[in-house]
Amino acid sequence: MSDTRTKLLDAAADIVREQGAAGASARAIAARAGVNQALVFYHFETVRKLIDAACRRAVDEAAGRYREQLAAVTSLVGLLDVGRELHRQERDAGNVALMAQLMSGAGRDPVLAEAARYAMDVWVGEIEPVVERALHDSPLAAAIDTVGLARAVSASFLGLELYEGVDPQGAASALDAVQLLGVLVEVVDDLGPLVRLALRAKLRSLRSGA
Amino acid sequence: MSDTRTKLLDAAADIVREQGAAGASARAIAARAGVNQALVFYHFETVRKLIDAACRRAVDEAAGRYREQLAAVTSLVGLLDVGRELHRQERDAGNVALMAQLMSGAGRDPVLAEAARYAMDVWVGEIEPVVERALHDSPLAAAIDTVGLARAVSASFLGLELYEGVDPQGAASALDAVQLLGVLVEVVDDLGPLVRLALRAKLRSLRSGA
DNA sequence: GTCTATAAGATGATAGAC
DNA sequence: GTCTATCATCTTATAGAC
Repeated sequence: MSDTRTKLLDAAADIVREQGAAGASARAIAARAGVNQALVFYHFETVRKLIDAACRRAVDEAAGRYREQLAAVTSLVGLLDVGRELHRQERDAGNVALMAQLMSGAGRDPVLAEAARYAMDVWVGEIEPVVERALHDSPLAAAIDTVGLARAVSASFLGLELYEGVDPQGAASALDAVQLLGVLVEVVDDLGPLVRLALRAKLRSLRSGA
Repeated sequence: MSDTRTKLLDAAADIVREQGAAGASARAIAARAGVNQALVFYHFETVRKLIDAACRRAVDEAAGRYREQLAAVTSLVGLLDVGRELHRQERDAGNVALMAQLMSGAGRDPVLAEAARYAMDVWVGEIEPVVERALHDSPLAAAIDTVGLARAVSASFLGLELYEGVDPQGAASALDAVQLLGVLVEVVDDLGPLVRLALRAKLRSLRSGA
């Protein structure tokens, strides 16, 4: 692969991370890459397509970096631990911010929307098997949709990342609260059949009540 | 208050909701308001200050619309019910999208960052007393930071809103999963002292283990 | 593949007539 | 308060020399 191509891909991802998709102009990206502005269009046709390609590559790389760690996780608390480590490292790397930028830019750009959907699918695809494994012997397994939970976890981390950009201390306290909820689920797991019965009764009463 | 001023405020909020902060140019806003472009600068000095004012007003109004409903909530499941109703209505009104746009634009604009922080503080201020009330008699009350939980709930809904813009069906299944977690917390509440003991033991073992 | 030059348009913001 | 006209600057994208 051409050197200029990869320089542009790297620079595009960096600019989106730091300035958002709105700030990622052909000139800004080319300047960062140290190449001529016209090469953006020679190699990628449009700015949008460059951003799309750069973000997909960044998401693939980031997901790959955590595949091993996630493969070793067997509990929800373990998942949240990796999530917190991931959050800390990728916040510095800017990769969660990059996803948030894709999502927020999706409204006015179908190419970004496609990239955003791809990014979310990649992460949900990584996390879902972990959730499945963590809840395998749990009394919750029958009640909960693991794909839905994986999506909720991914989306929540996305929201927390956005929040962190605005109020780092607030976001830290929010992460603590989420972690405690994970512990709670494990406690419920430990209590086993007792909870299964109570949960079933609760769900039944809620459904008939609503 | 001048008619033009309010027209511009309304138009600015609408454009941010529909096109994002990046698409909210002086010309676009003025066209939507049906007034001359130069009036943006006469009334608000800069485009940024107009967007800031418009978003703060929109957040205040949206929070006010749910104050009564939130005041009647006494459980976490009830909070999530209101949250889901709020999510459904404000998604159509675009007010959660507006917040997400503020957050994602915060990186490259300190004025937006201030507005974003204000928006988050407003919603956390509304939700925190509800969480406090919902957990008042709970075995979890001693362990959990209610402000942190309120922040986590707000940030998670923000992430879910972003996700919804990209994959509506995926977001719906994520919301279902979150709702089930709320039910779980209530089940734990019903089990009372038993859980309190188990939770304490778990937290102790986690702390000594780490 | 890479460069310069340039077209064609959008942007924030201002000056000055009314 | 509101308008027109305008500046300087930014944008995407292309044509054509090398």
